[in-house]
Amino acid sequence: MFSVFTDYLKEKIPITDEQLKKVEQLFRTKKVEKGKILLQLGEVCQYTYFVTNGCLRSYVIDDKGKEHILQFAIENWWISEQVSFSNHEPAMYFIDAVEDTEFVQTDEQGWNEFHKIVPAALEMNRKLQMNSLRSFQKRLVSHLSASGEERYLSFIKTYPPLALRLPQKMIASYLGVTPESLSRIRKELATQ
Amino acid sequence: MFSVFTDYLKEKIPITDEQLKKVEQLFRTKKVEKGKILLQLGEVCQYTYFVTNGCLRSYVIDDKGKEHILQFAIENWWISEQVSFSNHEPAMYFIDAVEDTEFVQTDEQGWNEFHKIVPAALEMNRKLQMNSLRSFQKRLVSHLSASGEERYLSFIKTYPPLALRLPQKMIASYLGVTPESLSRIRKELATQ
DNA sequence: GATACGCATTGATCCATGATAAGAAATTAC
DNA sequence: GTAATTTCTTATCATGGATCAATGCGTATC
Repeated sequence: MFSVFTDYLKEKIPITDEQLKKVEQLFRTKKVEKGKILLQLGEVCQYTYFVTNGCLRSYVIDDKGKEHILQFAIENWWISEQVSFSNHEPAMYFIDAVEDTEFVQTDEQGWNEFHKIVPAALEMNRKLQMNSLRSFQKRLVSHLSASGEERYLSFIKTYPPLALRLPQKMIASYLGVTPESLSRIRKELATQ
Repeated sequence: MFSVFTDYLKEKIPITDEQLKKVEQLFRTKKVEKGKILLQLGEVCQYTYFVTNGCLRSYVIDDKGKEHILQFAIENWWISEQVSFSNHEPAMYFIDAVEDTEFVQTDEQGWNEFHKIVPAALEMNRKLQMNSLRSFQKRLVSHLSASGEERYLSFIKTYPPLALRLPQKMIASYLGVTPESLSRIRKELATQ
């Protein structure tokens, strides 16, 4: 599955075979079972993950014990607790495996090496950060302005692959509605 | 009011008088009246703003014509449409003046010069970006897990200066409740 | 194949918040 | 200082979504 990663890099940044070879040294392949927790709340996040197969997610647990999902990451997506990783401070959320998952990971030193070997990676990183910021902004706005049904429609339109493979209760958690509500929303939409 | 900015810099990063003198050249002082729009939806955001007096905000207008506030910036706060600024793409939101406001601004070239003159500014920038990301994440989570009342309490606790000087309808817009609801929430809290 | 567990559905009920409208209070403009 | 706007409050009613509870369905376990 490592090729998923190298293919990704080749697509995203100009990179020579020689550079690629060096970069490969910096990333470690890992395989985890569904349910495996990669980052605990309060730990300092040491790694950035790139999923090559399967699905990871980040989530919080609120005072009332409820889970709220912040991000999903399927094949070709990055996931991390960026602020914890970058500031070396305790993580605000968990990261775990929604499915059996294969991914590559690197730590801060790896990232820095990566940037040294391929300067264009800095630019890629910048873009990834902006994407992440934008996506949180958009999600916030959707909560300020749209109903559960509208958010669901927008979700399946934006992430068809996720809509297909994720259990509904996880989609509900991501959307900020109860599983019961999502079930009703879907029923409504189906009968129209 | 320029001294507000230079004082900020001196506090945040190690900087010599000489460096400061050069950096000052890169930032332009501006003064705008309440209501003045600094960034229009769809424009590419050219500047990053640092407020020295007054208050700016960023906001979106949804399909139904309602405003939703993303950020406020009072004295010593930065504000910009970071994604538009960084990616040179059309802005997703507006920026305008909530009060008569004085600020300093710089464009991308200015930022780059700034980083060249004071390398520590890069680190400051990184931190600012992480703060911004974290704040959007926290706000999203608050919408996933908390009631209007809880969000209000958290707001006045986190930003007392904002709670004091902003019109309630703006706080309501930021919190994602109607002004009527916020009025009720406040009444409830007062009688307890 | 029987059992059990997690997930999705459905129904009944409740509640926080939205929508609307109208009046009070405060601010701004002339 | 008065009129005109804007903001805030209050009241009533409507509703989306939460909660609670029960049932069905599918799939993993032994």
